[in-house]
Amino acid sequence: MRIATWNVNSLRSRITRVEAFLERHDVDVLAVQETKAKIDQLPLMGLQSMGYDVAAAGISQWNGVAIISRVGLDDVRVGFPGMPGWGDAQEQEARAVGALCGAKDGRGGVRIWSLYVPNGRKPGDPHYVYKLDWLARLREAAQAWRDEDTALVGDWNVAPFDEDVFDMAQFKNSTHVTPAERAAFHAFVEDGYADVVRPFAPGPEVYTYWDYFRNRYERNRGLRIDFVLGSPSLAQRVTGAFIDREERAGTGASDHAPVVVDLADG
DNA sequence: ATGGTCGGGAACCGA
Repeated sequence: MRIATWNVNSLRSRITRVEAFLERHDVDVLAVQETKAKIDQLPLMGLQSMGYDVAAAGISQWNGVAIISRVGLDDVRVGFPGMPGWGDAQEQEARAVGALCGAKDGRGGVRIWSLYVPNGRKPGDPHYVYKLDWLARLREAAQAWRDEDTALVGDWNVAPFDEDVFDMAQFKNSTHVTPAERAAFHAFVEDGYADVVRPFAPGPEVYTYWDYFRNRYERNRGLRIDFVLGSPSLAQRVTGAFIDREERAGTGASDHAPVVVDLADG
C-alpha cells in the first residue's frame, strides 16, 4: 500500500494537481492539509470518479484536513480525546486550531491521522502556547495508538533539526525551530514513533516546504516540516519513501511538496 | 527590521 501526505494550500485551487499526483504515483491513501474549504465546498467529483472516498474535517479557513482513500475509510475520527476544543467546532474555528482526522483503510490495517499542527506565529504568542499544548495532548493520545499500525502524517510546523532549515540565522526568535517545539516533536520519537522517511531521504538540504517569496524553491531555500511518523509495527512495514520535490515546481504549485511512503502488506 | 507571494474572499489576514 502506498500512502502520502501533502499540505495542498487549498484543495479547491489544487484539485487538478492532486488528481494528477494520485495518478502519477499510484497513491492509495493521501492525507491532505490546509484544504481551506468547508466539506460541502470540496470538489470531489473527479476524485470519486477515480475511485476515491474522502473524509474531511473542515474547521477553519486555512487549517482543514482530509483523507482521500481508494482502499476504503473505516472508523473516521475528527480530533482526538484531549484535543483543545475537541467536540466544539465553534471553539475550534474561533481559536484557529490545528486539525486532525483519521481513518483506517478498508482492511482495517492502518490508521492514518492527517494532522495540521497549529502555526505558532511567534514564540510567546498565544498561538505558540496553544501549539505546544496541542502537541502535548496529541502525544498523550498517540501513546494509546502506539501498539497498532498508526501513521501520524502531515504538516508538523516544526523543523526538528538544524539541517531541516536552509539558514538557521534567519530563524532567530522564530517559530518552528525553538527548543520547546523540537522537544515536543522528539517526544513522539521517544515514545516509539519513527520518522520513516528520513532514512530514505537524508539531509542536508532536503526539504518539504519552500516559501513562495524570493524564489525560495528555485534556490532550494526550504524547511523540512512535513513528516510521516510510524508506530513500531507500521515502521517495520515501510519499504521505501520519497519527497516529490518536483511537484513544487512551476505555476500553480502548493508551497509544500508531497511525501510518499510504501508499506508492505500487514 | 522589512519585504517578498500566495489563497480566500472581497479588505486585508494568515501562511
